[in-house]
Amino acid sequence: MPYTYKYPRPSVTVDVIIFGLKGKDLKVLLIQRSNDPFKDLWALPGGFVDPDEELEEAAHRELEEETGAKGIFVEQLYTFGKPGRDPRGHVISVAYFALINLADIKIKPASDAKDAQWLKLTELPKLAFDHKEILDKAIERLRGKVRYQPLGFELLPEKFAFSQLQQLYETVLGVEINKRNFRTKINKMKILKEEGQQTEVAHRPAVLYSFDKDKYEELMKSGFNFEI
Amino acid sequence: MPYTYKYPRPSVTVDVIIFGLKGKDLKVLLIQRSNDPFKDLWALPGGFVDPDEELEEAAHRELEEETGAKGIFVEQLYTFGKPGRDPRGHVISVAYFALINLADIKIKPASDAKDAQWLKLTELPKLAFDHKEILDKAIERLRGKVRYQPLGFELLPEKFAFSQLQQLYETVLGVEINKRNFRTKINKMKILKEEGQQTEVAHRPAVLYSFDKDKYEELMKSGFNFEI
DNA sequence: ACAAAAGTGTTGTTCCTACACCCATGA
DNA sequence: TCATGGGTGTAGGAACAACACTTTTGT
Repeated sequence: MPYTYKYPRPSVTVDVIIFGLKGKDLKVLLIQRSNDPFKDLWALPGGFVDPDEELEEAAHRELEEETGAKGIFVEQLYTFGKPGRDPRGHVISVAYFALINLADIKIKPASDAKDAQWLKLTELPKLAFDHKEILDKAIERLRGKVRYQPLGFELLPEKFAFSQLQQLYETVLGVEINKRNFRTKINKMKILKEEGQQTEVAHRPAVLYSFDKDKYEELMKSGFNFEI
Repeated sequence: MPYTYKYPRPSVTVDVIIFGLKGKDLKVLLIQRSNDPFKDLWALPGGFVDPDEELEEAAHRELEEETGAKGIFVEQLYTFGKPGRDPRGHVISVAYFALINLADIKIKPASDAKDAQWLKLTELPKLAFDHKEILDKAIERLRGKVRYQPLGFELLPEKFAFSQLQQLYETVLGVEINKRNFRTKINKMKILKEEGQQTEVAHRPAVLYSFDKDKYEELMKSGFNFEI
């Protein structure tokens, strides 16, 4: 059943950059293509936008297909539409990036993807289409935003130690941070809730914290500025 | 001559939010619609993306149609695709925002627009479609970015006085800024070139400056951070 | 001389940075 | 008691904020 229009239309797809933190490594979920074009190369999860589907909904749909996870943080990244970016025709792709907590959530292997894997950002293979460019933009956006908005907590488990939070920023920003000054800065913001202590560790147990979203939003109303 | 596809496709349009600074007022270029839907309401300039046209190129095309100006700063803002945002069907709009210098450039009245006008952001009429939402997002982006990237200069004439620069930030951010501290901060960045003086003003003539883009890019390479 | 806007000196406070040190736990 | 990572004290300097003051022009 064909669809006919008076003027030509491009196809519209959604691609999702899914970031996860594993120890000291930032990883991204990629899928090895089983068909041409770009057969065997790695690509971002994505697909066509359904008729009358919201774009963000499409992003959530792709995310859930690949990871089984719901309620994940996603944010629109950028829309790519350069002619020739897809050899099959004029394809416009709205890219979203997602931040997922690999510790708490079980990632199911996707049903329809032959080979989906978490790959380190520092050890990336060749990517299909313009997906390298898209991924680079996502990394740039993550680096830029993580300092001014409390995005980082999305990558951490519900309860985390100060050192984990610091490690996260060091990984994402690619810099070393002074422990003392980092704690002082975060503490002054008063956006963390104490959540008990670590147990069974071979050193002084760390106090665990969670991000206090209500308090953060309260502070935002009165001109507070998150900044690392 | 109809175009036929195997699966349904949304239409893709580009809308442009064109900001200009006039004295102490931030203005936006809007067009009064002459046809349904939303006849007589004001709307952002925009139109369909041509086959195999780059998105940013489409934005520049719309911008030039309405203002006659070339080489203007544009940046992709966000892509809007909520079902129902256009009563005529599934229309996905990629929004761009542009910053234009109203002092230097002659804005020609658009040929195809019945009524294009620069309207103050503080005195906006009802807008067509979801254009209010799009405009709000553009303002938010402008406010957020102007502090961390040297966007503001795009709104000023080539040569400007310190007080104009300060006025710009006061207008965009909606705050008062201390003259002394503002000067000190900007001067420390060393990103301005002296360009002579005002003449024929009934007070001490201000030194004129231009934004030194080369120097700025030089500084950026060595970890410099623009911040107001 | 006066109005008007340009431009400067200075001071108290807050924040940033760097470095050294102490603490609690399991092995 | 030792290794390991958690957590704190503090001091010097840079950046911020506030306010009063001087300078240069046209009328």
